[in-house]
Amino acid sequence: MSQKNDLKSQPSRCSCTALRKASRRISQLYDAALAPSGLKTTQRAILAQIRRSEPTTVGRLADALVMDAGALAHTLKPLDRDGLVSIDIDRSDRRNRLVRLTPAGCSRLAESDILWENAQRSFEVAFGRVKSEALRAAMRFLISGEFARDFEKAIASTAARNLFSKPCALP
Amino acid sequence: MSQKNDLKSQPSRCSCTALRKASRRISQLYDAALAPSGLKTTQRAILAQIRRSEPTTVGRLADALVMDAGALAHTLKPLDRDGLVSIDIDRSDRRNRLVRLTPAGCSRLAESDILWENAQRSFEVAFGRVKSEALRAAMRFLISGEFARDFEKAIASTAARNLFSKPCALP
DNA sequence: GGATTATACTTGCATATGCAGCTAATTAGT
DNA sequence: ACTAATTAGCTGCATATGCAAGTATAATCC
Repeated sequence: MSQKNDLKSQPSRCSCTALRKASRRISQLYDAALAPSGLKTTQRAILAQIRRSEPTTVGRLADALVMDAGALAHTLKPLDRDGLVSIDIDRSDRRNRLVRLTPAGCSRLAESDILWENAQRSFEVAFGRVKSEALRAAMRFLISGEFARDFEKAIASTAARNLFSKPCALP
Repeated sequence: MSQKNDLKSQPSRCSCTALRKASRRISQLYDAALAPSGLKTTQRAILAQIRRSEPTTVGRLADALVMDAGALAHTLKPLDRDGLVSIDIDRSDRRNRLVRLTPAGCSRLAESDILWENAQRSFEVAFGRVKSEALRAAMRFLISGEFARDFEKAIASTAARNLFSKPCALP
């Protein structure tokens, strides 16, 4: 057996890739659980966030969902087309769009609530209640500004040492 | 202050949504770090997995990356177009495709290695070395068959109690 | 040995997501 | 009041992803 082979069989150690893999898998499981409602996890997440902050704007929604505003604009289209959300110009500041659940969106979301609770409870059964809460806390930290700042700071300090990135403007 | 408002301001408690949000944010951070190499995290993940298992097939690659084989076929196209990977029919079983890194793909990946290491190290600085390892272990468990089985079992036992899903065939 | 079944992929269609460039609308500066 | 800078969104383009249907190849089973 070659040493080469040993090295090659090592699994990925990338934190980002690990998160993405888990995200894909768990999304599949939740999507399957939500299927009877006709909503996918992504769509339910948006509708649920609107319900929590209604009426809200595209920008605030994007922040809350940790996604790009442009991306959200795209993702809102199917929901708008299907009559689950309404998007209207804010008269007090015509730059804003007021996003709301329509009655149909509200009831569709309500239908999905029970299915979501089943999925969520199943997650906690399979992963452990305490560990689940710890996981969500960890995710909250990862999306916090504090983490992003610390990460960027660490990146920058390395970049200064290496010769990559933009040439340093300081003496 | 209304009770309604208190309820509405509660943040999402969905484990899946939490994972997706973190996945988006961390991907952005890693993507920015990898930008000089011209690779995104998703692409680097694929190339790195090929390097670890070369030569491999679409199916095995999809399994390792926890993604749908069809999705992977799509995602491989830009990499193939850009000459970073080669996809050839396996002569011993013409159903298979042998996926390999081209010399260009190999060196591009090697270039990105240093950038990835910076990002990865920065992640561990910002999140903590021990916690980072624990996080990856948690992700490994979430994508394991054991978790999926337990999750499905819990879903099924609830479905039986509720009147949703297919009608129960048992007395 | 030919029909049946199982595998391994590919494709088409739809949503998800990010980024950069563009427009509209408001605010700040003078 | 007019212009500059800012803010909020949208659109086009590209990749990411999943699922279902279709195709090709192998393996099985009379």
